[in-house]
Amino acid sequence: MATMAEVAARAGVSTATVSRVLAGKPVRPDSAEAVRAAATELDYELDRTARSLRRRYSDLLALVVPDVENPFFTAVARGVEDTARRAGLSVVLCNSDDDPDKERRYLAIAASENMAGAIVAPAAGDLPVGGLARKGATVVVIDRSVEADVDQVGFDNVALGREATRLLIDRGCRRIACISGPSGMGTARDRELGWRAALAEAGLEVPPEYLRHANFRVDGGRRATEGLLGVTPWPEAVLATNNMVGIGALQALAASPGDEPRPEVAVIGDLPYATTDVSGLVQVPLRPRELGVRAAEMFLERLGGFTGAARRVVLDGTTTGAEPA
Amino acid sequence: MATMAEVAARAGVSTATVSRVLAGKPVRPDSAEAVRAAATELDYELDRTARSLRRRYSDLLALVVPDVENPFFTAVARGVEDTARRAGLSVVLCNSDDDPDKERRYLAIAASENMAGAIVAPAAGDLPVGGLARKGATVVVIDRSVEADVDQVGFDNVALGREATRLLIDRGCRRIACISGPSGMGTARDRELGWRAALAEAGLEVPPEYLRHANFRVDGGRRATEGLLGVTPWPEAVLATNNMVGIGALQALAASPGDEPRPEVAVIGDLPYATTDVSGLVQVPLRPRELGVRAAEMFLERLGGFTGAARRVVLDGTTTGAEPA
DNA sequence: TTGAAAGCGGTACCAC
DNA sequence: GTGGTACCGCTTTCAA
Repeated sequence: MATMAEVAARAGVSTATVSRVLAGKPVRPDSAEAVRAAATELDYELDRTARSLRRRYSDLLALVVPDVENPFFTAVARGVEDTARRAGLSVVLCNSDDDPDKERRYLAIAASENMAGAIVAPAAGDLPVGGLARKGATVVVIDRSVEADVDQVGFDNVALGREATRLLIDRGCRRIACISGPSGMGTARDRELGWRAALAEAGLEVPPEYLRHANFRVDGGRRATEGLLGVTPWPEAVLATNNMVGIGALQALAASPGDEPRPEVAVIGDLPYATTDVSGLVQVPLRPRELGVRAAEMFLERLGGFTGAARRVVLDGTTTGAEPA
Repeated sequence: MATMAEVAARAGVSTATVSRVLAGKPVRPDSAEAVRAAATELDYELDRTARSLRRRYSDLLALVVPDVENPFFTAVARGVEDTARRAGLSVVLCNSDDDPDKERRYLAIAASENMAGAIVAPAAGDLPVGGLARKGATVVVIDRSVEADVDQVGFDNVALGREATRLLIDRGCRRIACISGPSGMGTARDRELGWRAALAEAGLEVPPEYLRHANFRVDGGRRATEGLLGVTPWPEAVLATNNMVGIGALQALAASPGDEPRPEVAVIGDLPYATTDVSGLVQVPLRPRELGVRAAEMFLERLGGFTGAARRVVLDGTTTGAEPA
């Protein structure tokens, strides 16, 4: 690989000038032309490693998600990527597996690689952004919220849970079960609170066995649903508090024998890969791509110099905290 | 952030010694201890940018896939990631969107970032690995094959198409349609060839309208299936040549009105997010995770110094070319 | 075993 | 507008 010095020599200018040309800074047209020609002839390719070392940051943005296999997060990734690309940033997608250690490792790497920053859907409540913070890198938290003083974008999960439950009630369901997520996961807890609230508002009561905690994956939803089918009286409806759990619930129902009336299913989230017509389901879609876009925009604003207080954006809802400059 | 020089000063040694300690090279125990202590106290974190500049390669591996939203490729990513991590490599997941330009861009970045190399599911027939090759970086091609002289891992797509079709024939289907991929995509063409071969072997003939070309996404499969439902006589079975197309086909059938006998569906690939019981479908599973694992292993072998001829590995099948050292 | 020092390939400041 | 050059933080000879 040719180096900048070689390009400079060939073009009869200094490396400083080459650097300027590449950066689009003012340079006499003829030397700019000479540089470009030399670069082409030599097949020159800038070494980003050297650049990041000197500049103290690279054009890489780490996106850390708890599960790359969840279509929700791949859709988020699309949104982030499309937005970041326009600003010349490339996205490094990292899978934390909901494991705080892995998450910490990836964030440490992001810091160590001098990445521009990270967009993180945190695995645990506390976010180990120490390294990034020390380097002054940008951090945006998505989906789940944290205490830390950083920009955050997410949903109003209580409202989501309440809305889904209300829709079920509107359909005439009264015995409504809820499959929540792991205890300790804020989004799950909030959606569950919304469910409780909607039940309370409608004056409905349900047995405690109607609340199940599942991991937020397909198998969790399946097992929880199987469990619910064993409860007497059967629930008339099941609220799946995320997409994967919803898939599991539908699979469990599809596999369960008999012609008894089956519970209705409501899903918070989208089912892009459903193999049935899901238009009959109660669904509360989430727009994950928009989540990614919004997060990336906030990220870019920070990169562009915005220094206001940490913002909390609730998608399809209110924004609290400082507005973008 | 503390630098290595600061750690060295605090430990009363030179940066060379600090570097050695961090690399696990032989150093007197007491100075090693001093270095570790100083590093901890200062919260020292190695700067990988500087390291890669000096070493001429980083611990990053680019995985370039045509569609991150396809569960097939996220499963591949899992396999790659799990395997690479054990060797201390982090995986940068890049979405080429089946666009050769994007692909080229990502590969150029990988080269420019001095990444260890790339594992690529190529968008087009020719693979623009120029930069990586020049730098001596490792390249492994997966899923689709290319002319280039690089390690490759994939499936025997003709066999897959043939097997799926045979299974349909065994079920008594005779009029079997095929939804293939974009013309020009080798994997699609081969699976389609397998379909033809199986039909021929069984002495079956089908009208030309039974072959459809779709993009390899859900909407493509849906539209193609809708088209097939308009053909007289209706096909008794539809072979979906990839997972997304299979989902689309199932969606189209689920949405189509009427009680007419519906075509059977065979799918090459897996349907992890199906919302129905798919055990009744004809399925030819693909083990994408294994594909990723195998590719990463080959990658690591090269990194470890293996210099034999380019290998072509066919999963669940034969291996041609040199064996790993 | 260890330290001094020369880079790796850019960027950016400073003087012209 | 341009060139000289110090420097980013680490790795790796080379000598001691």
